[in-house]
Amino acid sequence: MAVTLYDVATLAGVSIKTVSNVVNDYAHIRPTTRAKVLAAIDELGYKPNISARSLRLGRTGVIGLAVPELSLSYFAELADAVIRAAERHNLVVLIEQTGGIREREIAMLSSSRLHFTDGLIFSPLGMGSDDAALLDVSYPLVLLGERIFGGPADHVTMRNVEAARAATTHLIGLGRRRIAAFGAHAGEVLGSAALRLQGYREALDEAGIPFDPDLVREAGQWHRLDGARAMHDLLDAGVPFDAVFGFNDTLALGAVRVLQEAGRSIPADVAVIGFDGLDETKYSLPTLSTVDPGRDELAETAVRVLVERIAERDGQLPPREYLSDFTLVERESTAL
Amino acid sequence: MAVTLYDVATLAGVSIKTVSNVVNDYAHIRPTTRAKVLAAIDELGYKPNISARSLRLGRTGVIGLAVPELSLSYFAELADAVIRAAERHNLVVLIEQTGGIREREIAMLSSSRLHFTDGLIFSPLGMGSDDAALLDVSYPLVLLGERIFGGPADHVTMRNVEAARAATTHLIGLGRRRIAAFGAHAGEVLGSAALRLQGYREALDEAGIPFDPDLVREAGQWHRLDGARAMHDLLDAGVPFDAVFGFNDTLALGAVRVLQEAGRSIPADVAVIGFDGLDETKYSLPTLSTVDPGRDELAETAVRVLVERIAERDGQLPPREYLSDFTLVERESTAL
DNA sequence: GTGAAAGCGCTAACAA
DNA sequence: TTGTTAGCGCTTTCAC
Repeated sequence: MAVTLYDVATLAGVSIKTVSNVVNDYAHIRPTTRAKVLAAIDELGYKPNISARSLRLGRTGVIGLAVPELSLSYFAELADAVIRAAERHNLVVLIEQTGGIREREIAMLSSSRLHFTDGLIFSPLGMGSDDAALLDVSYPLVLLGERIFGGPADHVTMRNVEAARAATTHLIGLGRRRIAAFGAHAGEVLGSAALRLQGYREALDEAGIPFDPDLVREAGQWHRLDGARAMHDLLDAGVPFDAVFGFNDTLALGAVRVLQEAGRSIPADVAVIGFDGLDETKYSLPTLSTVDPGRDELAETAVRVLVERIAERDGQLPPREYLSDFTLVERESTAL
Repeated sequence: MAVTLYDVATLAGVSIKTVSNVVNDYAHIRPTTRAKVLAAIDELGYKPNISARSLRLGRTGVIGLAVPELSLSYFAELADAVIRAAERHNLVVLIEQTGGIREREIAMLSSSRLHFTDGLIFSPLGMGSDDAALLDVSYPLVLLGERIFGGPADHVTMRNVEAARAATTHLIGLGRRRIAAFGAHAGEVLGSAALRLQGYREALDEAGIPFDPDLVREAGQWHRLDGARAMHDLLDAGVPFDAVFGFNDTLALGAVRVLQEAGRSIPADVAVIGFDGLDETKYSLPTLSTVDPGRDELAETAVRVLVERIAERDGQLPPREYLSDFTLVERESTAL
């Protein structure tokens, strides 16, 4: 099965070095030689053995991507974007799922399953700031989407606070004053939930609207079911409200479903906005306003930063943080 | 950076063969020797170099998965299932996206990007029966989800015809007689669209309901937008109908949205059923009845078959076909 | 039960 | 411009 450089070299009547040069587009080769070699490659159906090349080069051209679950739309769309970005850099992507479970995330960081990738893009969910030390790994690592301050790795993340403030301000601009926030995590300080909550509060403060803790609903998982549950709780509690800010789109869509069942009209009775810019928000009924965190830019930046880290020979540049721009997308769920 | 077998061997005072034996769980090693070696491995933080091992073994422990797009929920959930199944076999998964575009699919089959995977699980969309010859590749290949008869590769697919028949029969059981079918592909003979249409017709025949071509609507892409568009067309055409069978869930959900906008009640006026068993169907309003094609079983089978093909040394077993079982999931959209 | 040594296919000094 | 050759780190016969 194995057609090697030697076979090609023999057939073409040159040395393996020459074949290698042709394969790797080395500059100084006589056109006739190149043609001969290419013909031989074609005839034999030669394909370079990547393992051998990797062994020699110390690089594989494969990067890892670790996300909680591909069946969550956000991460599926993120993976999509990362794969496209990697393609532009001639890299392929190996995907691992952590389930968002802290223990699995930690295990993955030192697992040998990813050990032959050149680097890792990691979207942690279960790990917290206390685990920052565990991110000090010996291979290139870029954190995506979460912000663990003081960690030893590069971060590529979004303007959570500003974007959440913009979303809330948008609702306030509609004349809403009783804005519920779905998806808070009690006690969290630095995760997306905390940052989005902070943005929400800043917007309220700015508008001089008092903060009402009854309007803030926790949701550990940010799945659709959690949004539905939070809305049930809110309705049951009898807390008056005229708008909902879901800390992600899925929560918001879960809330929308329950609102509709309860006979509340969207946006007339309750305006709803989500966060993430999921494709699905374009097609829901009503279409869902959301904050698009610039997923493609995020992915492209993550890959680029990782490539830089891979290229840099153990140069200990301090970890950097990158922020992508966001866009407020206004749709039916917040139409005037 | 590189801690090698030699380093470990030196520290442990043994030969590299012994270290290799320990790493690979070779049977006959004196416990004291093993302990010494393990201690050395631990102290040095030794990790086997996968490239070297692959070069030696001719296998990498990586399989490829090629799907149209991860941002389509069906393929995201499929990828999820494949990754889990691969994990059980100690394999990691490298994912490529083809966009469902025939040319890209064909290019991928001979691309060197996947050339260091041990095998490929391929979910084609753009390629047709005419391209079957192109599937005769020199590496282990398993086709997933599409059925290209007479092709030279193993297939793992679902009972499209039977499942579509069951879905349609379910609607008929509700007393519906004017059942629209969404997602047909004109001229197709062997793809999912053709098979599901066949199941639909068989169910009608069985029930003695005449087939009305006006009720069959084409949709090239099976996205939500296509389902919405098909429903708009159907309504505009003024064709009476009391049920819809979407050839996938996304089409059905797109149709649901338009029906709701048009003020038709589901399921009272129009019963709707989809196909794929997407997670999302549990949370839509109304929840969507669907056919669950046994995704986990499909994925597990695909990985198992691929593993068998990889293990088999160029033994030319004839290509086989595997079918997974399906389940009819009854939800609000077809409740009596 | 353990060691010595060959070689998997490739790239890159170094030579010519 | 092209050829020779030494490894990259590992597994695996074959001795001992």
